[in-house]
Amino acid sequence: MTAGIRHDEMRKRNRTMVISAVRQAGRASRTEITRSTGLSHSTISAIAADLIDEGIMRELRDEETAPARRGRPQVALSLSPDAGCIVVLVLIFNRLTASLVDYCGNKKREKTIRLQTLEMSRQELCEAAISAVREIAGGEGPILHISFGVQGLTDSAGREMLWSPITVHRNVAFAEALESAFGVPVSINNDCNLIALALRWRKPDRYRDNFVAILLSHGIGMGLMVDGRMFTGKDSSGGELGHMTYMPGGALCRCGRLGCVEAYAGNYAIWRKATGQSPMAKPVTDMRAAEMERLTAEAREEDGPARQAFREAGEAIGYAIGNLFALIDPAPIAMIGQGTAAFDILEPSIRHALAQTLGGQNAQVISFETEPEETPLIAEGSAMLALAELDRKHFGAGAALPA
Amino acid sequence: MTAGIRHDEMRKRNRTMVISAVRQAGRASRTEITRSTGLSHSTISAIAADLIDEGIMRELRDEETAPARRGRPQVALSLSPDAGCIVVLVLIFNRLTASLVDYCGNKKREKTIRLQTLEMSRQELCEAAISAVREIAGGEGPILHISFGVQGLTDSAGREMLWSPITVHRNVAFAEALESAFGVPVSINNDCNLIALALRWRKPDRYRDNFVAILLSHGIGMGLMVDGRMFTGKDSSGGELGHMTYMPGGALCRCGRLGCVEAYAGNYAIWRKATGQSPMAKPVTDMRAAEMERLTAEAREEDGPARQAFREAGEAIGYAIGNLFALIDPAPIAMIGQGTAAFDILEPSIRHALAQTLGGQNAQVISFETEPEETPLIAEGSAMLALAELDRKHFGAGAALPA
DNA sequence: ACCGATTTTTTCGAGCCTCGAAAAAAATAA
DNA sequence: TTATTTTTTTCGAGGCTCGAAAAAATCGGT
Repeated sequence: MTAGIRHDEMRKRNRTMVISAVRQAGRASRTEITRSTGLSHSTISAIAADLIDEGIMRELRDEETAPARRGRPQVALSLSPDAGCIVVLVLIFNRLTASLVDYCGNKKREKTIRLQTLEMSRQELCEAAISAVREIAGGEGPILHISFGVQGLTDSAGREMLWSPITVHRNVAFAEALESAFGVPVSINNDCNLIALALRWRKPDRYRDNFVAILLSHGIGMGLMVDGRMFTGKDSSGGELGHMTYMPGGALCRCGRLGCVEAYAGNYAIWRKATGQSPMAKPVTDMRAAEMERLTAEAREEDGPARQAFREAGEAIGYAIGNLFALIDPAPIAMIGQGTAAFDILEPSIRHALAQTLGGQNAQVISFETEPEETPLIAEGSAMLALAELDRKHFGAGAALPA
Repeated sequence: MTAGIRHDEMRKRNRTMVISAVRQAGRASRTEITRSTGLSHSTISAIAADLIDEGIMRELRDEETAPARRGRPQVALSLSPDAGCIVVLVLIFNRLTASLVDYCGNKKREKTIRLQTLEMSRQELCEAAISAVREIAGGEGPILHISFGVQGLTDSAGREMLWSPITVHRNVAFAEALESAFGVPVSINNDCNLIALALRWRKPDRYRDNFVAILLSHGIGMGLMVDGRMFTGKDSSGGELGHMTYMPGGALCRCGRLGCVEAYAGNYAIWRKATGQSPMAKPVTDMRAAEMERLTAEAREEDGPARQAFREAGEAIGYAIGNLFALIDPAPIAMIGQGTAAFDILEPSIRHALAQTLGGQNAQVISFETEPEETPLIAEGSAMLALAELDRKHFGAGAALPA
């Protein structure tokens, strides 16, 4: 069973509650925090005083957006941007982006470098990450966390990249390499899971406790929120929607198996089909966006092989979502990435396939939203995850500030 | 965000911790509880004294299984069987079982009645449940909870049976009917989820935080434990593995759709295929066990249509499990129900199909166990769920005992 | 300009809860 | 009978949250 609650833990948790209430609201008065946490005025007052003393929060007395009501005005509290910094890394095919983010979540600097991920050794990959951090963090105050988002499967403990399409190497231990280089906690996460976290942050009304983020790109990825928790596997980041089997014994997938959803709906699969190649033709490792745009235009124009390819892609995606919705219940869906440029062509066949499934019982009420840019979402999700971790572990515990 | 922790909640939670530590161990000394909860000796001593005062726990001084060690012997604590009773109902096709279970989880009485569920009205179903409870609980002390397990989809709040193969009616509000009849909290749950809970209880070494229970019967059901929590949908009991699509546009399923796993692996589907009928033939609503036994024997004997039918069933199940394991990570599997009688015939094709999927990456290490009897498991799971609920809500809160 | 009304925030004492240390209890070993 | 060992209880200390009351800060109206 779970462990009992000790006395000191109560304070820690309530501190964390206060911090995350303020983070969520951006700025909040003590009274508002009282409401959102359910704790008493006195408790909030005491905790807030501590947090301000420790430099974690601060009062925003000056910037008056006074609503000019009757009594004593509320004083807004916000997190101190300079309570600490985090570095966010995003590694995708041939590109590594590093950014420096303050404790409030503001991006202070960003830098992207191009590299040839497929040709790099395990060590070169780690070194690239290390030097990116060194460069972006140069001279800046204390870095408290490094949060790494990668395309591909990660382990559930957030230590390694188990498998990724961007490299031939397996089990690349980024976290260890970065931790021993900087002596700071590092976590590594799957891109789609981070996208989901970012969506939850950006649009909590729509994406709250139950929703699906699907990345349409060279491959097909998914981030899933179930009952307010990121859905991951026991060992890995899990949620490999793209590698569910759509057609047993069907088309050849990048992963080497047959009939995966991705082997019909990934960019390479659409291109393979549209250009009249065999479904068993070896998947290409990368494609330029321009080529997909050309195919999309072609599919919009006439009902030829290109449109047929997108139609098949939509069917595969629709069945995959339907199967997912047989396990959980239907939930809002966000379509992310370059592939959303063709979503108008995909949607009818997605909905058609979805309607054939149990999960599509109410196919018409399932709503899609699209967002073409995935990289900013990955970075945002990565930042919010790291900051939430700081809120809990670092500042929630009542650590004295270094400064 | 979640609410803060108030002071009184701490005690409640720790009381609950103590109760469930004792429930899990069956009997435990204060010292053992100290270890398993992580709380201090003094706290456990105080809480135990309260619980004994309130009649929830008791000391087992007499029954000495003294290990004859040196110092003061530990005194075992156990739950008081007579702290309260619960009634467990299990409703499956044409059969309703009611049992009376004491606070320790011992079954005191049980009664099964046969009925014609398909022909009964909504009200008749509710009345049958009510009179079953009345009969089994007659004269007995205070009933504190009624826990209802049903074949079919339930809502996630545990109030209604949303859909079930045993009746044509939808949204049968059993919980409300029983609550207004007895004035006691009622919860209603899906059979497969309860099976999973029972397995966790019976074999915590194998079935702990991540495992799958698959019911092979007229239809195909699943109970799923992920990360130590029952996996359910947002609105429904979810986890409808049997209605994931195995073959788009394929065989006709009982649910009216095409190509569901169940339309290949349910008893009716195996029988339909083995007897040479069209995959579009209307599924029969029930089959006698003897008929399935005959088919099984036939399939074991020769490689004819019967064996072919089981082979196809295995493929469908294998792909379904593979798709599930693409979302979570591979986990131990329990095969439950009458269909396990043919598991030796099914297993090779299950493993074959599984090996074609991402989730089957390590197909050989995935282990199956079988258990032919589902009804006792449903009842046990139902009882344990209700008792855990009592531990938390009723006795955890520090309620004074009626007696 | 001043006083009362109103709302927010802080202060203060009370009541719980958990903890560690020490004492008490209950058995065995010598 | 006495020392040893282990479990359980007791007791005082320290923390935490809470409610009530006080203090602070602003607005409305005269």
